[in-house]
Amino acid sequence: MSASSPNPKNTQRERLEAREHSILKAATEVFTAMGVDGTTMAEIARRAHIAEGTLYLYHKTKQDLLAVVVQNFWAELTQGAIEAVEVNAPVIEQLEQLATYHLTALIQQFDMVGLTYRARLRHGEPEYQLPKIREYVRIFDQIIERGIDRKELSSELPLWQCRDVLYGALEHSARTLLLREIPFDASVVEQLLVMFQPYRIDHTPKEQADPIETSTLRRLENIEAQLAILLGEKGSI
Amino acid sequence: MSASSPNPKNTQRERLEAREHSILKAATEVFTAMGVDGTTMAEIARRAHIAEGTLYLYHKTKQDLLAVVVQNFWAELTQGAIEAVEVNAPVIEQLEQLATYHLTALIQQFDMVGLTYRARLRHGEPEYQLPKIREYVRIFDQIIERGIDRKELSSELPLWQCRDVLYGALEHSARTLLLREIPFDASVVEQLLVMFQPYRIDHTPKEQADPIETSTLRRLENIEAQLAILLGEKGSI
DNA sequence: AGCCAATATGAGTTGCACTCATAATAACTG
DNA sequence: CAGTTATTATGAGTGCAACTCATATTGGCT
Repeated sequence: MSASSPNPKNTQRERLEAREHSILKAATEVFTAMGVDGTTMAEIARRAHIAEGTLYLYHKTKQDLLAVVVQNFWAELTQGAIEAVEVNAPVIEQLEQLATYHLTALIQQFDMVGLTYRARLRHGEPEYQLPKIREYVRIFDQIIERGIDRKELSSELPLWQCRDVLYGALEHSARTLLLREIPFDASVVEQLLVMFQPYRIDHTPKEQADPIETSTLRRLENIEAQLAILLGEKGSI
Repeated sequence: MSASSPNPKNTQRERLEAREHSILKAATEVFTAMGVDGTTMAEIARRAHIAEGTLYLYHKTKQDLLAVVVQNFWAELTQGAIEAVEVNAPVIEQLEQLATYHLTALIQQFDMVGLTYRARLRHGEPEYQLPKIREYVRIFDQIIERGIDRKELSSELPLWQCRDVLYGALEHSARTLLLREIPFDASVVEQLLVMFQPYRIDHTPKEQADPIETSTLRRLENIEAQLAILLGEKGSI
């Protein structure tokens, strides 16, 4: 319990955390740059300035290390998404904000999508759900819940289907945009928001109805007025 | 050029093709059962009843063999999709048939999705497009083209965006359905078809319009007719 | 200072993709 | 059919990379 710690990395605790952090940083760099198969534990150790054996004190296997890297990515994404969404805006705008944020993040760090697929593979189970991804997806779910609470969305909205459509579509779109070297395309998000249209509940008083109907009504009113005049004349006879 | 070939596997050509086929079969089995990392070339060779070295006469690397397995899968899927789509049906129905076929196929052989992601990784390029997948996706494109030609779909339809939404959504949906052990869910396809609604061009003569507007119009026409008569009377005066 | 527990190390082990010298087989020729 | 060449098959051998472990080092405590 020595109160003196003039320089950082002094206590054991701090040193361990610094090491853990530098390992994570090194691993993230090498995995994203070289891909899973192109990455060697030796290279990660070298970049983290530790011996190869030490790496295994922090992470049992290469798979585990990859999983930590990927989970860390999604945790950071969750942070960013929380900041990107204005909880007081209309839910449709919140969805737009989330989708836009997600798409730009994927485009900027698309390597992570591939790494995520690799991290999901666990020897036994065919598909392992990463907890940090579940947390990330909860942001979407919460927006929808909020929308239903606020009566901005119908409670009929099929939650998990919309989730799959949104995230599936954005992932594929990000791949396409990268392939075509397009930095961003807002129309992708727009297109997706149409999906929620059937479940929107409109609260704004019907200012403008269908223009055809409007003109029809006007016609009707004109005629009624003329008719009233005629009838008045006629009636006076 | 000996015309006698009483039993199969007689000529060199036939023997090579049989070997190629048994390798592909063995590789597909092992890759899907054990995953890419769980698969050894030795095991594939054993199952194909050949020596390990022989395998390398047919496929340069494990990666290459994986790519062949995956491409073969998508080629078979293309065949199935062509059969599943009735080219004379309305395009919306064709889209439904294709989406349904795709979803069921993915659910039944979801391992192939993972293998496909692995097969796409080429040492240099971050994303390598598998030709057989492009061919498969062309079926979708052709349906849309047909729809535009037949004036059943608007030419405004953003082709690649709809493609990404459809395939991205179906892939994620398949994963979810498998995870929840649901064998199939038609509402997923239904939900997706809504996306095409804005681009549909309706050719059926407007049998029933909005009931309110219909009655309004009828009322209007009656009144106009009566008014014309009245005005005619008036004009005659 | 001196002891103990926690942490670090890198040479060594193991497993697997891939190679290569050699063998077997098929095809062709007279 | 024998002889010769070209094609295809083989499995022991090589190299690389994940992972282990006996030993060394360090930091905390009295």
